Amino acid sequence: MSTASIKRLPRAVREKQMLDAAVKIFALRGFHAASMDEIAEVAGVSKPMVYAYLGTKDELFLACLRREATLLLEAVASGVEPSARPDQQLWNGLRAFFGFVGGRRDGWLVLYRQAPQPFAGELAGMRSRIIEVVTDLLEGACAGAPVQATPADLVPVAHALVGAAESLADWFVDQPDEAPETAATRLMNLVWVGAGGLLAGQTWTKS
Amino acid sequence: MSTASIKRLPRAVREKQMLDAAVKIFALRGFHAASMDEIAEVAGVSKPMVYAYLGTKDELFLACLRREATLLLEAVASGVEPSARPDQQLWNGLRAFFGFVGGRRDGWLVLYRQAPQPFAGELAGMRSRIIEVVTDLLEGACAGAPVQATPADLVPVAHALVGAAESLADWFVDQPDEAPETAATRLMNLVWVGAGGLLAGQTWTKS
Amino acid sequence: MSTASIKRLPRAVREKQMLDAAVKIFALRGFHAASMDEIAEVAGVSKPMVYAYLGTKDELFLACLRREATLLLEAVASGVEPSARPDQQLWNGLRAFFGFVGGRRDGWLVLYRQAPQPFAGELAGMRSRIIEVVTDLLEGACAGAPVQATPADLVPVAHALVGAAESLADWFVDQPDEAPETAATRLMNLVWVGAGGLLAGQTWTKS
Amino acid sequence: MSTASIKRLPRAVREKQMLDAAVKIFALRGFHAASMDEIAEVAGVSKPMVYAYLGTKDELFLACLRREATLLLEAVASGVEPSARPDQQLWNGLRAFFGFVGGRRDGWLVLYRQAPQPFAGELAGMRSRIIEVVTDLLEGACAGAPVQATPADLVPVAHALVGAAESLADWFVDQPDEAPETAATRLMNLVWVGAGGLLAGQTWTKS
DNA sequence: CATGAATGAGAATTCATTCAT
DNA sequence: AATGAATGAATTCTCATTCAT
Repeated sequence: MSTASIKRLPRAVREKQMLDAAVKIFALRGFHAASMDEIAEVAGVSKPMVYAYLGTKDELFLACLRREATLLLEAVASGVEPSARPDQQLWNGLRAFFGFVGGRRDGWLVLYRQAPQPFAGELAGMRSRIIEVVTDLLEGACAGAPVQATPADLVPVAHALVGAAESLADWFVDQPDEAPETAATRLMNLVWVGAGGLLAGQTWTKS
Repeated sequence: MSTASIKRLPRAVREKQMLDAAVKIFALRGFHAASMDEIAEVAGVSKPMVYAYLGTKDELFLACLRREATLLLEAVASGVEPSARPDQQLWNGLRAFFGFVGGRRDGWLVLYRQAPQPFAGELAGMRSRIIEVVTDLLEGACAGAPVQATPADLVPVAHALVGAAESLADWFVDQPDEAPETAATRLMNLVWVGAGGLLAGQTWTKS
Repeated sequence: MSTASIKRLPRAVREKQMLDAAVKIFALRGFHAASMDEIAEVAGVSKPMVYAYLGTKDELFLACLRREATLLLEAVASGVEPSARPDQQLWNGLRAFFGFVGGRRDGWLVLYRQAPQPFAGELAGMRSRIIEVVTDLLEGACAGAPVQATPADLVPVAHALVGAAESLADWFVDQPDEAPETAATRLMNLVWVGAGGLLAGQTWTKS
Repeated sequence: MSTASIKRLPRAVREKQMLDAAVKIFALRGFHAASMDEIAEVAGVSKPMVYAYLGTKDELFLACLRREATLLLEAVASGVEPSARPDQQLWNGLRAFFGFVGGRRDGWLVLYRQAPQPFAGELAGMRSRIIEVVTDLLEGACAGAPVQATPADLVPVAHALVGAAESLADWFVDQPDEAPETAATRLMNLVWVGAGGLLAGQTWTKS
């Protein structure tokens, strides 16, 4: 009777339980297939509580999206120490990124796989915040290099980079034995040794 | 009465109309939000016809997935001429890929954005066929190089590469003045100049 | 088996069945307490048919409102023969009105008692069409009279008159033995002769 | 701490706050659309207080109904001075009635527009108390008159009269420049002199 | 006295899917 | 071959009502 089924918890605690349950179920089933009934059940509450505390299904999903996106962004941004070498910073960011994906699998799935169309706008905004961080980082890297790159040229590079990371994360998520550091290093081998060549002034041309 | 409203078409034609309509609507709305009613309406047939010809909603979606995946695979594979240099082949493949994404937007969306969880297995299979093509290509490139890369190490590279291409495709889709060739070249600059360095035996290490 | 439970009826027939059932249930329970389930059941159809044919609960209620209001207006308007004496015309209208209330009890209840706030606007519009008819009639009556009445003064009179009729109808609806003609005559005695005249011994008679 | 947020008020005060809030919300939204939550909020108390003091939603609505009906009845009854002429008494009652409708709009709406079916019985009782007052008045008026009217015949007259007043009140409520006295006089002209008399040039005046 | 926390029960609405013609 | 008619089964969302503190 002591802790079996605790009742009358303060609001903040219950809200966290619900968000956790929602992220779990949304990750497992996808937005549409997830039912508010199941989320409530997993959270250990009745449905009306979910509605009372977190609003409609859409609002609940948005809340999940925002919580996970914020955590991801913070993780990645924490890797950026302006004093470090650009490649170091990028590697730090990637390590943090793969760390998040590995340690918070459900959150990553909700962000990357389960959001249906109507949330595309919201997601695009979050994605563009990350792309900005990467673009800034690239710009910084160009500062002391012999290459002439305008931001307009760096944006697609950042897009490709982020996409490569996301896709590798998608693979990574199913590799139980791969460490975040290893995944980060794999990606650095692809994109930085390449980038290093670019910084030295090389380019590839068709013929 | 002759051409007013066309009826009694041969089966193959009707099926194509339905698949086209389905791809369009699935791309527009996503799997769940797409309704069989709307698909039938856009196809210009009654709902029972859709069921008679292509089965349930799931089967219909699978049929869309398969048709588009086949077309994409054929496009990409057509770029692979064993006689050409590896980088040439990759560029060819990328060009074909961006060409597909630009010219067959709906198919691309159905393949990469709209499939819900239950189709993950099927999609993974299709994706892995593309990854295989790319892995083979990379393997060929390693053949005469001083680097020791096992297929197990190339698979994640292929993942990253495809992801980078997808993400760049997302950006590309909103750039009216960008040619597929230019996009392909951008990506080559990122991944090949890097890859070239790898083939020369360089690696990036943390410190 | 011949007519027990007929199925696959043409749309028009089913729509009428549904409207009839809806009017009956709305009259019996009021808008909110009426459930789409019960309406469908009474109509002998499944709920989705009701939605397919007549839309949401609001739209269904509006459809009821409009059908009954149109019937009522037609009934009342049919009593107005411009060639008759004004009091005769008024009596005709009242007789038709009480006839409708008595013969179509449910329709009257839906119009007069069961519409909740959100339909107030619609109802006010219908009511004002009747008030217009009455105002016109009064205006016609003033034509050859020694009285100077502006339309602005007739409108409140029409309001009062219609209210009196509605209220008497409310009483009438529960009097099984009262004929529409008698009710119409009662009201004529009040509004045409006036309480003062009645007390002085006057009465109004049909011819 | 002294006056910041008032708490622990005596029961009578709290009950009045709640009834006031309830009348306001019921008038604004109608019985069903009104929520106990909103009523409690407007009353400045928590929901359990409402339940503790005034019972369920139905009981609360009944309490509103009774309070407002009593006030209305008192207002109307105050106009009846047995010593005055019948028409004077009627005019007094009408003036009081229009005064109530104008000055206590919410109470009027709750009584006459927002009660759903289940309260019909209760309302009929209240209405019949007013009808009784009017019937008595009419009966008194018949006393010294040459007319033979049984109460059974006066009841429908009273119904019609009250309905006319209600309907005129509906119109009156939207006429900012109309005084209760004027509205009462308008109605007297219709019901005391009668349309026939009016057309013949007669009018009713206060004394 | 007073309330934040919690829920049972029910209502509207939507679809994929299938007959009967 | 083709379709209008019809429905079973879910799912989201709301509210009056009551404990436990």
